[in-house]
Parts: sequence; C-alpha cells; structure tokens
Amino acid sequence: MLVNSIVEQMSHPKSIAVDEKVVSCCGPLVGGAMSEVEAGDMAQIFGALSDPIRLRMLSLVASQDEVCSCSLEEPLGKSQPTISHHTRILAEAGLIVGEKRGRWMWWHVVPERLEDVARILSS
Amino acid sequence: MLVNSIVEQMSHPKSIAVDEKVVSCCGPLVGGAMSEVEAGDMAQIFGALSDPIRLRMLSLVASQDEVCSCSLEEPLGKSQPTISHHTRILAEAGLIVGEKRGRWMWWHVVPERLEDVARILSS
DNA sequence: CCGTCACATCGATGCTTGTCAATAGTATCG
DNA sequence: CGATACTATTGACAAGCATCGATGTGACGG
Repeated sequence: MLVNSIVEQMSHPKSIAVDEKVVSCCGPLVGGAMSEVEAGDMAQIFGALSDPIRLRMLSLVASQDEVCSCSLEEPLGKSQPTISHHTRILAEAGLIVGEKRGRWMWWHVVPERLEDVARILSS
Repeated sequence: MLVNSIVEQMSHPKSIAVDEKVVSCCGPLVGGAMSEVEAGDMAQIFGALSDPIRLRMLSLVASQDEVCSCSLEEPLGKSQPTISHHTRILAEAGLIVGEKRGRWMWWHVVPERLEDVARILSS
C-alpha cells in the first residue's frame, strides 16, 4: 500500500477509464458513467425529497395510505397554497398520486416508485 | 367501494391518527410521523443528491473506487471551484469521503451510506 | 341560484444555490 | 528558496425555490 501510494502520486490521473465497466452487480449509479438525461431525471426525484416539509408530508401520507390535502396543513404548519405546492412536486416526481373525490383531494404513495429509487442507490 | 367513497365524502377528515403506528416493517419514512430533525437530516442527504452534476460525479467516483478531484473537471465540464463545491456537499452528506495524498485529493464513495438511504425508502 | 368549502393558480418577496473569476493555501520539484 | 501544480475559499451574480396573501375554479348544500 505504501508503494501504491507513491505510484499514485507519480502518475497524474487526468483520464478515467469509463469503458472499463466492471460487471458490478446493479444500479445505474455505479454502472459506469451516468448520462446527463438520467442524471436530470434522478435529480428531479431527489429534489422532491430534499425538503423537510415534503419528507414529513410523504411520511404522513405513507402512514395512512390515503390522506386528504386538508389533513396536511395542521401537522405541517403550512398554509394551504404551500401544501398544494408541495403535493404537486411530490406528484410530479411520481412519489404520490392524487385522486379527487368530491371536494377533497386524496393522496397516496406509490411504493413501486420508492422501491425504484432505493434500487438505484443499493449497489 | 362505492359506499366507501360516499362515506369518505361525508366525514370530514381533518385529523390524522398519528399514534396508530402499525407494525410496518421498517424505515423511518413509513414508520409513523417523522420528526422535524429527522426530516432535516434526510433532506440534507437528498439535497446532496438533487443535482445532476453531483449525481454524475457520484457515479464517476463509484465507478472507480478512487478518483482524483482533477479527474472530475473534464467529464463534468465544470470549473475547478465548482467541482470543489460539489465534492464538499457530497462529503458533508456522508456520501463520499476524501483523502489528501500529496497534492491530490482522492475521493471514494461510502457504500454503507448509500445503503442507509436505500433502506429509508424501501418499506 | 347563491353561499360555502376544498383545492389550484398567480404575483410578490425573501432566501437559497449553482457558477465562476480571483485569490489564498499547501505540497512538490528543481 | 522560488516556481509550479492541485485544491480550498471568497466574493459576486443570476437563477431557482419556499412561502403566503389574493384570487380563480369546481363541488356541495340549502
């Protein structure tokens, strides 16, 4: 390892062997270089998860399997437009889906979507 | 289901039974209401993953198990300060760690951290 | 048909963030 | 020691985002 360290200091590592692509088990993350469109799509999903309010919102919806928008304002302490804004972002990321029944909007999680994201991260 | 729908429209659902907490398998996400500090911590990690550049950066690092900072500028098409900025954010989220050897900074991923995040999402 | 209720949309505002040029810090080499 | 190379930090700027009041849009209910 000492020799290894010395060698690494000697040769300048500007290039990355992208085509090497070892037969690593799975997951687009470690499967070689990620395309820009893939990265953009994933970034949108992770962006939806990158807000504390939305995470608690998702947790609330997941804990009940169907939750009305009006039921979210009080526990999250946010105004109605803000709740609507966040549900929209989670829905656009495919993490929740909404169904309008009467005057109420009912939200429930999409477990398959969560599994997809989890599978991306687990190598 | 029709009756169910009607009933749901009759009773106004303002309150959520947070204490119900079914013995759902695992993961803080579905395990009842999430605390604000938990949500904040997770949001930081997901925030680190919410940028296309950082995702591709993480992919590059994961594909080699050790990558120099200087090797990231060219494939990502970003300036050196920007690369340094993004590596810092990934490192603060615990997703990568850096080791300085000589003049070069060597980064490698933290697989356990990725597994932790994956476990949060998989119910 | 009109008032009410739940939700969406719009506009404005303050804060965060991605980006890079310039600069500082530090290790290596001659 | 002086020059060079890699990285981190700072400062500045533009773009994006979270938030909420005000307003619009449907759906009930009397």
